[in-house]
Amino acid sequence: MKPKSITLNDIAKKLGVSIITVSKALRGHPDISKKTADLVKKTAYELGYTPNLIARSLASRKSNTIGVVLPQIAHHFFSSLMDQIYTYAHSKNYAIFLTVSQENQMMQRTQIQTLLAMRVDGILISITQDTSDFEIFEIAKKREVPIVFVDRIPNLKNCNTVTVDDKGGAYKAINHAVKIGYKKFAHFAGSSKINIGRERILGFKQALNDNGIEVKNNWIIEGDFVEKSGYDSFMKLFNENDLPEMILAVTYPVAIGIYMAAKEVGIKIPEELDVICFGNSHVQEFLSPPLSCINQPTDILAKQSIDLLISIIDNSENVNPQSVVVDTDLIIRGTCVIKK
Amino acid sequence: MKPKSITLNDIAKKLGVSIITVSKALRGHPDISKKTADLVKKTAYELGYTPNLIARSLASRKSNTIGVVLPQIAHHFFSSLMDQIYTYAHSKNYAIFLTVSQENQMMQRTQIQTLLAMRVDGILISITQDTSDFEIFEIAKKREVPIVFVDRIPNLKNCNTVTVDDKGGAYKAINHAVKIGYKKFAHFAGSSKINIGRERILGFKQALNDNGIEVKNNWIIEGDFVEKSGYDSFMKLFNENDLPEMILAVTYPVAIGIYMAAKEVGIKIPEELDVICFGNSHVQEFLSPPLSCINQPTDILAKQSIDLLISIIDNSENVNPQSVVVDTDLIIRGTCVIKK
DNA sequence: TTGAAAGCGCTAACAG
DNA sequence: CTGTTAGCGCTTTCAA
Repeated sequence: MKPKSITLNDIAKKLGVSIITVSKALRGHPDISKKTADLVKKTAYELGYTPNLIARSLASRKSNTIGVVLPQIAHHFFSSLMDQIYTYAHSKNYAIFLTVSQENQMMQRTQIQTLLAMRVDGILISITQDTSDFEIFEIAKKREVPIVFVDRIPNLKNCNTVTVDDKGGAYKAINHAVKIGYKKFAHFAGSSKINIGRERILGFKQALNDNGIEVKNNWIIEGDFVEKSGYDSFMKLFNENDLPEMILAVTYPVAIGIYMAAKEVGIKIPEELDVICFGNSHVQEFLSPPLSCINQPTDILAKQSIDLLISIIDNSENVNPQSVVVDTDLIIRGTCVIKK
Repeated sequence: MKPKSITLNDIAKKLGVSIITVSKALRGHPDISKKTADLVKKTAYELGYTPNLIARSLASRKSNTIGVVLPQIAHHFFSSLMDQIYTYAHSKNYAIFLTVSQENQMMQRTQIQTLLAMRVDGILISITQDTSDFEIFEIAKKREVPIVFVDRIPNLKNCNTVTVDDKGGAYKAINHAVKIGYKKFAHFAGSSKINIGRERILGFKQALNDNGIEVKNNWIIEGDFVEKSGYDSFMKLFNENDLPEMILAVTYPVAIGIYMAAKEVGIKIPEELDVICFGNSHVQEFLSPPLSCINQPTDILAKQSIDLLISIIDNSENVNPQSVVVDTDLIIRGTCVIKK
C-alpha cells in the first residue's frame, strides 16, 4: 500500500517557496500575505492535496480526536447519544474514535489503552455496569488525557461527570403514579453496582417514603439493563403470585421484557399491571399500550459532556473536576395514566 | 498539553540497548533473542509504556484503522450494523473511525475527505439517499484507498459492494401476502434515487406481475426512509379514499409512520389495512399489532463487508471488484398473517 | 542477533 | 512576510 499522495513538499517545490510557507498558508496563518496564501491554496487544490493528519498530529501533539467508549450501541439510548455526540463534536472540529465495550470490563480497559495509544485528545466514556477496576482511569489521568464520564460513572472522587438526574427522575415518576391512584410499586432496578442503578433505587424509595408507602424489599429486583432481566423479574413475581400495581423499569429494554412476559402469561397492561421506564424512544408511542417514560435528553448530555471535555483539553491547568447534572422530564403516553 | 509519555527511547536508554532493539522486541520480531525480548517487555510494562500509534502509523504508512460513513446512526438498522461492524473489525485488529453524514451529500463528501486525510486504511460506506456526486469516490480510488459500499451503494461500475437481496426480499414478502389472500398492494417506496429503493420497487412489481396482479402506479409512492414519509403517504391515500389492502413499507420507520397515521384516523391494522416492512428490530414484536418484516441480517453484512475490505487492503493488487449479495428472510408476526 | 542511518509529513520556534 | 533548524516517535532497509 503506497498511496503516493501529494505533500507540502510537492506544492513548495512547484511554487519555488519553502514548505513552511505552504504549511502556514494552508492553515491560514497570519504570517503569510494574502497573495501567496491564495496562490498556495489554489495550487494545493489543483494538485489534489490532502493534509496528512497523522503527520500533523505527530508534529503538533494534538490529534483533534475524541475517543468514545460506550457499553453498547444497538440500544436506543446509546445510539441516540452517539448521534448527538458525533454531531456536536464534529461542529467543534473534533473527530470521533468509537469503541464499544459490550459491558465487558476487560474490553473497556484495552479500549482505553488503545485510545491512549492513538493519542486522542480526550476520552468520553459511559462505563460498563460492573466496572470495579479504576486503575485505567488513573493511568489516563497520569498521562494527562482528560476523561469525562457520561451517564454511567464510576464511584470515584475528583472526576468529571455529566449525568442525568436519575434520582429525581425516579422520584418524579413514582410521585406521578401515586397521584393517579397507585399504591403498590415494584422497581426492576438493573444493577446497583452502577450509579444509575443506585440513584434510581434511591429516588424510588424516597418517593415511597415521602408518600407514606412502605418499601417492600422483594419488590426491588436487581438484574441488569436488558430485556431478559425485565422478563425474568416479571416471571419471578408472577410465579410467586406477588405482582404489584406498577413497575418502574430501569430502562426501556427492561420494560420491553416486561411487555413480553406479560403478554405471554396474559396479564394486561395497563389494566392489570402498569409500567413506566427510564429512556425515551419514539417507537414507544406505538407499543401496545404506548409506553410512558422518564426522558433522558441525549442532546443535552452530549453537548454538556463534549463542552466539558473540550474545555479541559483546551485548558489543562483546569483544577476542579466538574459534575454536571441534567434534568429529566416525564413523558406520559398510554401507561401510568390512571389507576384502573 | 504535553502528556510526557514513555517512548521507545526511554526504554532503550534504561536498558542500554538501541531503540531498534526495543521496537523489534516489543513487536515480537524474530530477530530478537527471547532473553532480550522478555527483558524489554518487562521494562516496558514497568515503565508504563504505551506505543504511540500515530508515530507508528506515520512511519509504517498503515493506520490499522477503517473509516465508516453512515447516513444515520440513531436508526435501528444502522446502529445494529455499526455494532456488528465494530465488533468484527475489532476482532480483526482494526479500529473504527465513525462518521455520520446525516443524509447530507456535502457532509458525506467532507467526511470522506477527512477520513482520507486521517490515512485510514480503507473506507466502509453506506451512501446518502441522494448521492449524485461520485467524484469523491474516484478520488479515493486514485489515492488507492479501498472503498467498500454496504447496503446503500452508488450506481457505479467497478466498485466493491455488499448488499442485501432487496429485490428478492420484496418479492418474497408480496408473494407471501398473495398466498394468504391479498390482492391490492401499495408500496411506500422511499427514494428511487438509491439502489435499495429501486430494487425493492422492482421486486414489488415483479411479484405482482408473476401473480397476475396489475401494478397500480399511484400505489407506488416515493418519498424517503423516515417516519414522516410513511405518515404522509398514508394520509395522501386516505384522503383520496384510495387505500389498498396491504402496504409494503420500504423501511421500519416508514412502517411506524403508517402506524401513526392509521391510529390517528382510526384505521385498524391489520383488519382494515395490513403492513409489512423491510428491517427487523425486536421491538416490532411489541408493537400493536406486532410488525412483520423482511429481515436484513446486519451481522452477515458487517462480516462480509469487513472481510472484503480487509482483503483488498492486504492485497492491493486485487483487480476485480466484488459484489456480495446477502439473503433476506421473512419474519412473520402480527401483520401479514392472513387476509381478514 | 543487533544497530546505524534515514525518513514518514508535518509543525514550532526563532531568525532573517 | 518568509525561511532555517530541529525534531514528533516510530519503522525500515541494510550493514555489522
